[in-house]
Amino acid sequence: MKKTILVFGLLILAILLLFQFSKYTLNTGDIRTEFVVSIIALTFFLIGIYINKKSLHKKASNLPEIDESKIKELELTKREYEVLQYVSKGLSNKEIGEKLFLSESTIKTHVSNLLIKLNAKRRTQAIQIAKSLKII
Amino acid sequence: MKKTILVFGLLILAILLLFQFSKYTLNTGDIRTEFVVSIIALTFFLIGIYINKKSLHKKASNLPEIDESKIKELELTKREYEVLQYVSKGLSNKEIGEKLFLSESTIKTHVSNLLIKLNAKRRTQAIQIAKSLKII
DNA sequence: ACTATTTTGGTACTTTAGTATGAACCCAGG
DNA sequence: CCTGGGTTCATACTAAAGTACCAAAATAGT
Repeated sequence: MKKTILVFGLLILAILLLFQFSKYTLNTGDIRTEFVVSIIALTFFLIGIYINKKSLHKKASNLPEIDESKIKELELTKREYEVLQYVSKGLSNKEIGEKLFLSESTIKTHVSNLLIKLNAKRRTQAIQIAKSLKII
Repeated sequence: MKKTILVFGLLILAILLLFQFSKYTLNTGDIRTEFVVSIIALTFFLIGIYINKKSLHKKASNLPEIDESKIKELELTKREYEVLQYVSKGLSNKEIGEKLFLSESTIKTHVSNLLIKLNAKRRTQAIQIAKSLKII
């Protein structure tokens, strides 16, 4: 936010200076018209590229975003979602249990509930569904 | 390719016309300097945005691209890669067999070889690895 | 404090996944 | 022609995943 204001402030300042510069040089006539026009053109060309790059950069990073609302919609609990994340990383029930300091039985319970809520038959299908719902 | 040439051709033409326009109006003095400078600035500003959008659009669509070279590098055969794709969609060995009109045994063989080549212990891990390698 | 949900974990069972091994077939390249 | 890689399939086995059912803690909401 602060950065944006600073950038635009400098931009406006640059534009005003350019106006004055063009006015002065064109009136005195000591520099060729083409040269002045070229500088103006180049400056705004670069400004256009810069502005556009900033705005598109945000869109690009927005693409792999998780949809929190869908998680609540599916009524996934914290633990279930946590387990889902490990499942999607390719861990076995045993390995997940070790990571979370839980027994394999507990993980099985969570995965089972997970599959029902995601309407999946297998954990691989759960991964696919979760990804299409943008919750992982 | 043809489009690019056309666009740049028109661009150069526009620039030349603008040069002539600015020269003429500034010399005759019937239009104010600020106005001419503004038109030039705006034009190149828009050109900058346009060029940038085109080039960034390609990059954005390039992101979800499959890396054919990695598939050969891993020495995955056609069938194995085909099976891998179905695995990543969440199908069971039986279901994949039905899709490809093969027995479950055959799919098991392919999956086993797949896991070795991808250095994975489970099919879920294979999915994760394949995605990180951008081959699915 | 009481209740509903979550979290945890167990047993017993079925199903699916994965390994090991062997074998037959096809097909392109030397 | 024959050899190697790819494909297909089978059997027999082990391991992992998943289901069903139950039950005791822990936690959070009213």
